[in-house]
Parts: sequence; C-alpha cells; structure tokens
Amino acid sequence: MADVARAARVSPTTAARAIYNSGYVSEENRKRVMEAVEATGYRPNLQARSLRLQRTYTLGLILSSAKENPFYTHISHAIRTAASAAGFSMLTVNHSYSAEAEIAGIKQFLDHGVEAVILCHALDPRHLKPLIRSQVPIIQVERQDVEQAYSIAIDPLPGMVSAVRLLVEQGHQRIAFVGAKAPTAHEPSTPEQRRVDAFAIALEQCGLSVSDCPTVLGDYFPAAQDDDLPGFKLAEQLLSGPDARVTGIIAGSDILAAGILQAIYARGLRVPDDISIIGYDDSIAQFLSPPTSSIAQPYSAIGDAVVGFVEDVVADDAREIVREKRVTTALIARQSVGAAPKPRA
Amino acid sequence: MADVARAARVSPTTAARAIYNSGYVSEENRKRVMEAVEATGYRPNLQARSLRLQRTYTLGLILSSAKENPFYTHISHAIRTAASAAGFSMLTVNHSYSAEAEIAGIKQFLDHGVEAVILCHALDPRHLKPLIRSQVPIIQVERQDVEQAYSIAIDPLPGMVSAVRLLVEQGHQRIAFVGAKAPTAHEPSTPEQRRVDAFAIALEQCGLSVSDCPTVLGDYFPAAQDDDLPGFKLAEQLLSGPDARVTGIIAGSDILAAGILQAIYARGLRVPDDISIIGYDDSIAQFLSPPTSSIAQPYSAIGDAVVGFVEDVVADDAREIVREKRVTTALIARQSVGAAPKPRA
DNA sequence: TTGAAAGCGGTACCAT
DNA sequence: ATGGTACCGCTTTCAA
Repeated sequence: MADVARAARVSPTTAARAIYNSGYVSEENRKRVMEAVEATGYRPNLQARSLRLQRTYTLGLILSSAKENPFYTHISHAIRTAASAAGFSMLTVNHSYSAEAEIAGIKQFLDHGVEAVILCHALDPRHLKPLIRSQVPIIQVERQDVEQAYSIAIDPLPGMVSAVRLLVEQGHQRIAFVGAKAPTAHEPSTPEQRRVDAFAIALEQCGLSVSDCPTVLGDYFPAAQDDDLPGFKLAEQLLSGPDARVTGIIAGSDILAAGILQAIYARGLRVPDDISIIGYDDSIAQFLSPPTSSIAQPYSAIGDAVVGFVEDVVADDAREIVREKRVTTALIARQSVGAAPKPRA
Repeated sequence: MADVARAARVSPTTAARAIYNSGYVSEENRKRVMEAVEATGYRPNLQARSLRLQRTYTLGLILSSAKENPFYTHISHAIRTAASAAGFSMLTVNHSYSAEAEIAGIKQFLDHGVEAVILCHALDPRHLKPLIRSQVPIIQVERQDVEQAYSIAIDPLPGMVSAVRLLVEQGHQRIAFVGAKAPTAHEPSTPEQRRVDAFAIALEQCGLSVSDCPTVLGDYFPAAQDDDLPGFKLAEQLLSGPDARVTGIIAGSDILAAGILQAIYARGLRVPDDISIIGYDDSIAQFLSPPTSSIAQPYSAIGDAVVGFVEDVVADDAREIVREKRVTTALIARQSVGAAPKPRA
C-alpha cells in the first residue's frame, strides 16, 4: 500500500481513503490512486486489516460429520453460500463424535477470531464454554444446546402433517414412525423428540388411531462402516413384530429411510406396492430406489436466517435482537408413496 | 500479552520467549511467565502473528459441490482431518458449477493469505491464474488442470481389476461400464477417461471379450432436482438396447450406480439375482439397496498425501520436491454382486 | 540472559 | 482535502 501511495504521489492516508471510499479525497487524487492500484496490482492485506479493525469476517461452523449424515452436507452448503454472499468466510469443524476434534476445532475458531459460531450439532455443550467466555455469539440451528445463544427453530409439523395426509389420502391407516433416540440429553427438547411428537400430532389431525400407528426408536449413532444401517435393524424389528401390518413408514431421517428400504428390499417386498416410505431431511432421498419422498428441511431459509443473525449481532452489540427465528418443513413428493395395499397375509 | 509481561514483571520480549520456547529465558522467569499466562487466560493473537510471520496456517480447498456428489464430502473430510492434525485450518469453496462462486472463492483465499490451495475439481482452470501469479502453491487431487502444481494421481486400475475379477469369478461374461464423459476438457487425461481405460484393461487382464462388454457414457452433470438421475437414463438406454444381456454393470461413480439401481428397480429386476452392480467412489454405496459394492478411493491416503505436499512446500520453497504422488483404489465388497444368472429371454 | 525498539500492513485521530 | 503519527499484537534484531 505504501507502493500505491508512492506511485500516486500521495500519502498512505489519502490512498487508504481513496481505496476505502471514506472521508474526503479530491477527484484528481482518487483517480491517481485508482490507477496506481491497477498498476501495482494491490490487494489489501486482510491480516493487517483484521488486526487493526478487530474484525475477521470469518465464521465458524460446527457439525458432527457430513460423512455419516448427508444432511450436514446440505445445511453446510446452504449456510456457506449465504455467508459467502454476505462477505464472510467460513471455518468448518466436523467433530465426527470425537471430543478432541471438537475441542481442537473450537480452539481453532478462537485463534482465528471468528465473529460468530454456528452450531448445527455440538458433541458436548461444555466444550463451548471457551466461546462463551470470549463472548463469541453462538447461533444454533435446530438444536438448543446452550442457553446464551440465538436459535433457529425448525418446525417439523407442517411437513409431517403433509406426509401423514398424503398417506391417508392413499388409503393408509397403519403408519409407523421409525426415528432416533436423542443421542445425548443436554437439552430440554431435542429435534428427535420433536419429530416423534409431530408424528403423534399429525396422526391426530388426520384422524388416525395412535394404537394402529407404532413409533419405533433406535440409536441414531452411525453404524460402523459396513455394519447394517440403524434403519435396517429397526425395520427388521418392526416388520417381524406384531406391527408388521403397517402399510406406510415415515422415517426420522433419510439415512434411516435408506436402511428401511434395505430391509424391505431384503424381504422381497416392493415400494410403494407393498409398503410406502417417506424420509426426512431430503438429503439422499433422490438417490434411493425408488426415489423417495421426504420431509425437506428449508435449507436456504436456514442459511439466510443464520446470516441474518450474524449481521444483526456484528452490527449492534447488546441491542434487543430476537433470539429465535422459526422456519418450517415441507414435503417433497417422489415415487415411494402409493396406494395402500389390501391387507397382507 | 503486555498484560502477561506486566503480571510476570518481565519485558514483553521475555514473555514471548518463554511462551514460544525460543532463546534464553531463566528458569525463574519462565515459571513466572507461565503462571501469568494461566492467570490472565492469555491466547496468542493469530492475526498479529500472521502479520508478523507472514504465515497464516490456513489452506484453501476447491471442490464443485458435496451436495451434488457425496464423493466430495468424503474427500474434504479426509483432507480436513489431515490438515487439522498438522495444525492447518481450512477454507472451503464449493463452486457448484458457478463461475462467479469460483472466482469469488479464489479471491477469498487470496485475501486470507492461504498457504496452499487444494484442488479437487476446478470449474475453470483460468480462474486459478491469480493464485499462480501470487505464487500460491496448488495441489491437485486426481485431476490435472494446471501445469504449475503438485498432483496426487489416483490409479483406478487395481480397484477396477478386482471388480471385474470378482464378477468373472461369479460367472459373469457380459459386463457393462456406465461412466461419465469428461465435463470439461482442459486436461490431457481426465479421471473419467482413465476409468474407462481401466475398464478396458481390466477386461483384457481377465480374459473377457471387449465386444461383449459395452461402455456407455453420458453426461455427468448433475440432473436438475427431481429429474431422473443420469445413471437412470443411461441404464434405461443400456437395458432397452442390444446390450441388454449384460449380467453385471460397473458404474463410474456411486451416483451413477444409484441411478442404475433405480432403473433396475423400476423394471422389477433384482440385484444381485438378475444383475450385479459395482459402484465407484464408495460414497453412498452403503446406503443403497442392496448395499452396493464399490471401488473405493483411498481417502485417508489422499489426505495424508495432500498434507505431506503442504508441509514440504512451506518448509523449503524451491527445493526439489516430487511433483506427483500416486495412490491406489481398492474394491469394497458388499451385497450387490452375485452369481451370474442363466441367460434371460 | 534480558530489554528496547523497529516493523509487519493497515486505519484513525489530530493537525494543518 | 491532506498528511503525520500512533497503534493493533506479536516477533526479531541489536545492544546491554
């Protein structure tokens, strides 16, 4: 930048003003500076700027692992896109259920001076203490692991109601929900639980009998590589038990749906002829056989909401900002839902 | 850090030496400084350090989009993990086939002063010029889009030979390869082409007749949301044409395999009873029905190789460093391969 | 062994 | 409207 100033024969101060468009600069000088910028190929140094301005234009994102759950691929893509459009860079930490990884990642965030941290899935909220101590704003998506944070709440109900209604319209009366137990229990209400609850409410709204519609819950924790998927085991259990007469299954995630489809496939049944399936997340649903209907998360709305929070937070510190935004789910219909079959056996 | 020095009643210089373990510091002072560090909760400021040292400990990663192809999820996870273990942070750009996104991302890298850029899939190599001008080392994975770069070459042959051999052992004689055309053609040899070539070589090594084993190539470019998958269309084409007698299909990616399985499913055929399938990448193969065999990329070896390059590069600038490392593929066997059926029809 | 001072590349205050 | 100067937090000569 000294080079630019010299080439334009002005002081560094003036050069800075011209470049940053701040304060008074004469038209002539502005032009000379701009030319000098071109000539020298000047690029502002973000490190120096950050140091002086105490801003880094960087955000941190914590998620478990896109590897085990493609849902995180979508959410991180959406958030990244929105952040990027707003001029922020993103540092990402996939903790993959390793405490060390999460702790190291948070240290990394602190070192880089991220202006906010976005929490899609914390392994252990206690790891976040250093962030809170350092006053880094935290924005949590779907989960509510930590008190002192902004939240984006995702309402599962609209999508769930559409899903149940679609099945009912096709003549289904016995519908199962195959979901996940909350992996950990440091929050009052987990997304897992809310999905289960939404299923119950949706049943009621659609006039189905709860006793005909079982809920099966299992561990969500990723299966070891090449073990049977959790959804496979749960579906096996369901289909070999007393509730085998269900004609439709709603899964708590697309990953679960994938496993359920494998179990159905293994039994030689067909979707949707023998049984209808609806997933949740709309992450890999389009890749399954048959292409599977799924309750979609509003990814880009989430990304926008996150960045909205970030901008509010960096703008005014302690102002009255809404602490929670709500977004909603919707059903994406594909080929995995059909008319209910006549009772089998 | 001034605080630390004051609390320990030494000069900032001495405090720095104690913290960074460099130069001479008396035992007593060292102890006092360490205590002061604890007491004040001091954390070094990376911005300042970067500015002074002209190092950022940050890398850039460019890929198209993990959203459209889960392969990138795995590769970025592996690279991120290795980088993190070596003390580097990562900035990621998903260009999603948008030139603007790629250009903006590269600008972001330059602003942040990344020490190297890892290239999994560049949209347009011309966008990389600014990096080259700024002497940022580029490490490319699998592809070779740019001359002045280090490369990690992935040899498809071992995995491909295992795949063909497995099919042959199960009695298959007519095997198709369903692959992708190279999306762009700015390199001498694309991974897509190398996979096709590897298939031909593998056939020969296993003594199969090339005329019985068709190769079908289509556009890899992601289908619009809820369009039929590319693999679906290609499989439709294959199975309704003169080559419908194939009993095994090797796909050029798991995404293609997913579409192929959908086409097979739609026809009411069963895998592996009627036809055997092997995917490539081992990205979502475990989620498909049935769990699908796949030629796996050596993800963690790739991550290690990338970081190895980075460390070499930052260590000595213009030293003689190997410019290419090679890694290799291997077959992961699951349930999508079985004995060849008797000729149909 | 320790400390003072300069400087990395910018920005902002205060004079002029 | 413009320039001088101090300073962001840390590292590194150089002298003591």
